Amino acid sequence: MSPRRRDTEGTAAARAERRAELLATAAEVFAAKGYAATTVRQVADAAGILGGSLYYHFDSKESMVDEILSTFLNEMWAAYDRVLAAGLGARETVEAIVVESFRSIDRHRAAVVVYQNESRHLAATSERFTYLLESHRRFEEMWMSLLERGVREGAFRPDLDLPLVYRFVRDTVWVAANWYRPGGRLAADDIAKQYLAMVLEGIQA
Amino acid sequence: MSPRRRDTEGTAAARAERRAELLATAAEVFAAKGYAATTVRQVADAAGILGGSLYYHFDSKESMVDEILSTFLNEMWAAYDRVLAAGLGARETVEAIVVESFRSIDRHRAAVVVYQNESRHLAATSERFTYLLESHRRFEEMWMSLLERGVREGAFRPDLDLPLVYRFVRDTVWVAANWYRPGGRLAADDIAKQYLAMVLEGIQA
DNA sequence: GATACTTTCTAACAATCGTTTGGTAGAGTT
DNA sequence: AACTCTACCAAACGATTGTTAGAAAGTATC
Repeated sequence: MSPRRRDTEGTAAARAERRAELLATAAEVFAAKGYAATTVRQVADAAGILGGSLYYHFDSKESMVDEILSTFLNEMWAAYDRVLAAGLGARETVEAIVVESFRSIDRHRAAVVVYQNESRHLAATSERFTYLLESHRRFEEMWMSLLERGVREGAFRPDLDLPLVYRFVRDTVWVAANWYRPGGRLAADDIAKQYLAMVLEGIQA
Repeated sequence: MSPRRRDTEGTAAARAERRAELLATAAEVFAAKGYAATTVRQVADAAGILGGSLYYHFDSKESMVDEILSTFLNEMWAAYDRVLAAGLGARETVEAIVVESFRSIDRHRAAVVVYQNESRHLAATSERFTYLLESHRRFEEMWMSLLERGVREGAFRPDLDLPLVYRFVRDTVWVAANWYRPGGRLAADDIAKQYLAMVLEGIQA
């Protein structure tokens, strides 16, 4: 590892870190005001620099959301895949997936909000966001086969409409990102526990 | 009722009808592409007229969303108030509120989507949208007292975190607007029934 | 202390936005 | 047939948008 090599690595790492910083603040602003309603000058303001300076780090406003969303989705699916590969029963898998989802919200709150609010519009306006639809498709596939397996294993009620249950579970897990604040009254794992109690056992006495 | 009077009433009614038509198409476009990302020219296109022509009917783009959202909220709260005034038990009231919510989604799908996606941003940018926060407050008040009463009456489990249950129920009812299509496989009342079965009894066998 | 490189600023750009103005086609009234 | 009113069109407006180019400040290297 030559000095020269370490230099380029050092500056490359510093540059990546700065990118991550800027993306984090961009995600916060996008989540708070909406992607389309947010100007690059507002993002730059929040980061303490001027609008044009963002273009030293990023190609465009679009590539900022792109990186925000793809980073989040990659990490989330990595966690999901670990759970799915563990070979658990359907019910245990559902529990683990829900826990991982709330941990994802805990780590990427702003990105989740942006994903929820903007992914549909983004996928409709540009080819570069088709991976959002692909992720959506994987989501449906995962949940549907999980629910079907759960019914076969006798873990879930057989009298419910599964596509409806799927949408119900999928949506309710992620909307929590809209009110969740890290460091609040309840930790992510506590919320997951309560959420699972509601979905699995219901709220009636 | 003089002829003169009937004339003005006739043209006033025709004007109101045209407004309603335009607001319906505007709501669809806002729901599909997001309010901020939608241009008034796109709304006008969908209505078959030119951008500037919208300003014969409306003061501004802002007043269009305003009218879309306030119309929806007024009708929804009227339905809610009828239920709340019926003097039912907590569980029966919850069931009736959920049914009314899905009927609201059935009638005002686009408006509900806009309300869900944009109300937070709108309330933050202009004083005229403070009624959205007020509605939000009423929502929380209604659900929390309903849930507390349900626990006292022995209808709901006492071991759950009620603020969490509130957010859970509130969100899950409305997110359905994102995928629901009138005239689809399931009618609004069927969805309400299945939804109540999930929330009250849970999905486990 | 000169040099090279990184990061930000300054200042503008073309495009697009919501909105306004003045005109016009057409239906209804007299 | 002249007039009025309604609903729209045609064309532009200033402001703001995302984006770019070149200069300048800051930092590290020798």
